[in-house]
Amino acid sequence: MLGERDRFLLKKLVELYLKEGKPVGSRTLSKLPDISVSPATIRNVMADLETAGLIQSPHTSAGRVPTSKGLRFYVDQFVTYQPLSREVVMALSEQLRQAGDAEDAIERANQLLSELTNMVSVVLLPDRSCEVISHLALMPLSEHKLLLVLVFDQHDAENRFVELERPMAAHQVVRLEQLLQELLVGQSLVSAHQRLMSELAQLKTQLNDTMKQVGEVVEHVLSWHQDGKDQVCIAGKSHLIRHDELADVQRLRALLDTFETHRDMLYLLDRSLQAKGLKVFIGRETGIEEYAECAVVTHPYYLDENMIGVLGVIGPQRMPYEKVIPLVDVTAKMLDSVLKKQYPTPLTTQSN
Amino acid sequence: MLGERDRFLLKKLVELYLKEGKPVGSRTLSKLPDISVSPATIRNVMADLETAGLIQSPHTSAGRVPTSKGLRFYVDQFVTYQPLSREVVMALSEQLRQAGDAEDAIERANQLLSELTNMVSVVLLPDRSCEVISHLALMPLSEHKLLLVLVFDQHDAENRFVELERPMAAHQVVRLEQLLQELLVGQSLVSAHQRLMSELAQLKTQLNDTMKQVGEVVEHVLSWHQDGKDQVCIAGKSHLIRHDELADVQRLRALLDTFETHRDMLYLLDRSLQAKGLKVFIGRETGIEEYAECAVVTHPYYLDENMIGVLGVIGPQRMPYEKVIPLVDVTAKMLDSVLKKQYPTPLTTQSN
DNA sequence: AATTAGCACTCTATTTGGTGGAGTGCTAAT
DNA sequence: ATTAGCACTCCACCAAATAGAGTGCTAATT
Repeated sequence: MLGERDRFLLKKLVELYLKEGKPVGSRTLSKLPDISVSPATIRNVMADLETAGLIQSPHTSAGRVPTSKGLRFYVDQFVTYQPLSREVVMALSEQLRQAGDAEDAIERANQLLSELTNMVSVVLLPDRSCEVISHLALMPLSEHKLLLVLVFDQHDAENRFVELERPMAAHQVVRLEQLLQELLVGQSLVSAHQRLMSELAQLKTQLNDTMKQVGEVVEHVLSWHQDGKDQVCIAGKSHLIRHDELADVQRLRALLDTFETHRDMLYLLDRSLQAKGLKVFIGRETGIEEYAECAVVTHPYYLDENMIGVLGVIGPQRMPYEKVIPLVDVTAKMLDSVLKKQYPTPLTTQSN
Repeated sequence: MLGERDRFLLKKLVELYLKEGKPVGSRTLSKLPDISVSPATIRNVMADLETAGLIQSPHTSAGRVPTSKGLRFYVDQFVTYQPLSREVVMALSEQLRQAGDAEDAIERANQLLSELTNMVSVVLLPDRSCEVISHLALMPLSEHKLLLVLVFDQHDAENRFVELERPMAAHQVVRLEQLLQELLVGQSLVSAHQRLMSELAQLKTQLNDTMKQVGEVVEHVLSWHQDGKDQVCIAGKSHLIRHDELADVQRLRALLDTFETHRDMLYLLDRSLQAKGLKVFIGRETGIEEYAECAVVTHPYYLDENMIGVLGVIGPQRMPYEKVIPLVDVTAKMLDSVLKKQYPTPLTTQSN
């Protein structure tokens, strides 16, 4: 097992490596103010740490660099959750509070996180297709144009313009709105779509005139739903350039390409969704070959005790964990509170 | 003046340079299939082109590279607008047509342009604060929560949730909606804000009860308006990594930093707004020091004959102009047509 | 028994010097 | 006016040499 001193030296080595990005030698380490053993002793310890698989040297006469396993050890044992500076917290809170709706808040959190960490930030958006339509409105804009407003779970609203081939009178619009409200409110987007399809077939005989119009509306709602597929949102990709450890253009491209498909990212975020709190994936722990040189820090976020998504950052394995981990943690929790604060009256309260 | 042959050789030289990215020598040029003069002759011509400032050699024994001036000459005189492949046009059209509203369409165009050109794409969004509110609705979601829907010029709709401290009865909501409609419809966002402020002061005495609620609504509309500041939208930043000519990390960072502030970009896009059609800025023509190694291709876009914004791409000076120029051109024009098609009934038609 | 100084050794990063090739400008021949 | 020929320049590339950082091992020290 590792003695107290070994652990301490590992900690110092990792800290220095995270700061400087270069292999750390025994001499360099021995010169640190709070280390009072000789380089030779450190070398002995280092040899032990190396056989334990926690550090390794790139080549014979370089210093040591922590392995993924070493970083894991460091993160698990030594990272202290330093409180963030007041300014950062204030800025975060202010920015998030200005969000228009839930989705906006989540995207802002994503953007902010990427800026604060100088890394790529990513969010898994809540699955809109399962959210329930709580309100619906149909506004006539002109004779040939309507605006369909859908509100989901009272958190998010979306608009969809509806172009009409034939003009539609005001009373028809009102009737259509009522019909849609009856059919769709309380349904999820998926079931609403199905419901509308089947109902339309039945009603076909009745409303011959406006029917074609309804058909168009359906088509819009439908095509819209397909949009919702894209559940992953990535911000700050250009930050990657700044990291020297990813200087290899080949790898960098491969990394960027995985961002395009979203598949790998989804896989990873789904796994973080299992964990209840903050989670750190280092190197191959991500399970994605292209992320072998990277680390990912994630935290789920909640709405009224329901876990609805995940947010996190991805960067090089050599990232300032002491800063990133609290930032992800705080951002996720602040997002929770904003989502809750913005919508203090869930649907159930309405029936009081 | 430049003779016919000189011009032809310049054209060939630029084409080769754009393709290969390396200095072009007289021997290489002489071997091209449609060139039948000797290297020596070409050298003489090159000497002339060099004194004319159109080309230059990085050092004594390298080939020649076009200067910004040379590229300008090339773009002005030789770039032929090759029609785009049918697939590209179809893909563009389809993607744009799926847009939900005008802003969505513009952002899609931006995204598409960056993907098609493999460069950074940028749009100047229409100034929302000058657009006129054409419709307004206030939907009650629960006792404590309303949804304010604003429609601008029939092109764009935005939602804003309004939290209420005290519950509000349905009839009050209806009354408030009418009041807001009377006050705000037909106003721009800026004037609407002012109007509301002054009117509220006058009405203060009357509606004591709901007044506080109205105050909150105002606050929301106001804070929203501040959001609209961000008129520039940049896509595809990560494409920059792929260009070898911008390999210098220092410069690349400087470039990325200018994207953050938006100031320089705004200046440039404002200038393109002056020009009626497609515009190419090469190197220092941009007027921005950080863009000295870059070129920018822009085209304004229109809505019903009104120029409302600009879109364009920015990349290294050595970019495939024959592809990029048509792409920017077509994207801008297709955006025009989509914006027009989506909203075929301008406000004036309504009064018929 | 643990720690440390000393030393031979290894490997890398950097410098230096040399060589081949690509390209040029000039001059003289066509 | 064009072209062949030639001397010249400069860079890209390679090899050898060098300095330095760091190691592991052994023997001395505490």
